[in-house]
Amino acid sequence: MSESHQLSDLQLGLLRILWDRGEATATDVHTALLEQDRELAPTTVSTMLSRLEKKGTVTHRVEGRQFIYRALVSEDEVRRSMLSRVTDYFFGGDVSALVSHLVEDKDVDPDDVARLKQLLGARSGEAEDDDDA
Amino acid sequence: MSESHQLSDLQLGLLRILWDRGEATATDVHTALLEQDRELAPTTVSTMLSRLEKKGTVTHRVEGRQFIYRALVSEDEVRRSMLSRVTDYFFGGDVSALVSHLVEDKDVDPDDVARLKQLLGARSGEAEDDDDA
DNA sequence: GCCGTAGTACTACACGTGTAGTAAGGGGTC
DNA sequence: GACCCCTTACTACACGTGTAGTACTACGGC
Repeated sequence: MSESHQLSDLQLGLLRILWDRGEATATDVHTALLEQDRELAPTTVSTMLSRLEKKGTVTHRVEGRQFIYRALVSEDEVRRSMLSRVTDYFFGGDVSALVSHLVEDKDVDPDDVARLKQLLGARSGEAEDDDDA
Repeated sequence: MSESHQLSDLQLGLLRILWDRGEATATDVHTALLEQDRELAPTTVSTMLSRLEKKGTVTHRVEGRQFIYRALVSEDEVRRSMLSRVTDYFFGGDVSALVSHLVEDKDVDPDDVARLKQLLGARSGEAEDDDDA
């Protein structure tokens, strides 16, 4: 079931909007993109949505004159698939290697480190794996 | 400097080979792909390498009859760029949110949790920012 | 010296993406 | 009732990717 969702930036942008709103008309999507400084012709947006529909990524129902679109893939699913891709390519599929990298690299400031320690505390609670060695 | 490297699976595959070997002839790359069950015609591989070169992703030098290719973007750079993409799209650019997600989600087994705690210990040591507030 | 082979260059083609114009139809305005 | 506008449908085009065939060329073998 976990197909690899190879999505472009624009496609992700469209999905983002649908995920956030649950449903949106083509016009809604167009407007939302404008607000993100993505200035596309309304017809462009419609074209992209149709294509995504053809691929089974979104669907629509009709209300009056308008098409109301809705994502068929969940954000979770796509996130998972994109993370897998990175994890597989760069960390041999080892998620904890990815996490290590992220933590070591920088990008995580001290506050976050604290938060994460707490989180890991909870996780290790699960199995009482409390190694303070 | 941090351009967004939007690379396809095959392109990443080619780069992976170049990264691992430092340099490789088109034939080497072709062979390596075969070993990964990626059965492409030699000409296909050459075409892809030329295209990557046109984009500035790889370069080559000539030795006798052969082109010896070498990546111009580092693995690090591409990894960073791909991670940013995921982080930006799904975690509002917040790396620690990504890490939290990875840790919470599953995929990280208890041993890893232990390892990571150690890692975080080191991190918080850095700035002696041991906020138990 | 000729020929095959290996390796690159050039060309081709289908498909997806990004982008948008034009056409067509239905609804509201005056 | 005529007209305009909004929204979708269809069409188009450039460019990148995946894929590979054909053409050219230089080296090595005999």
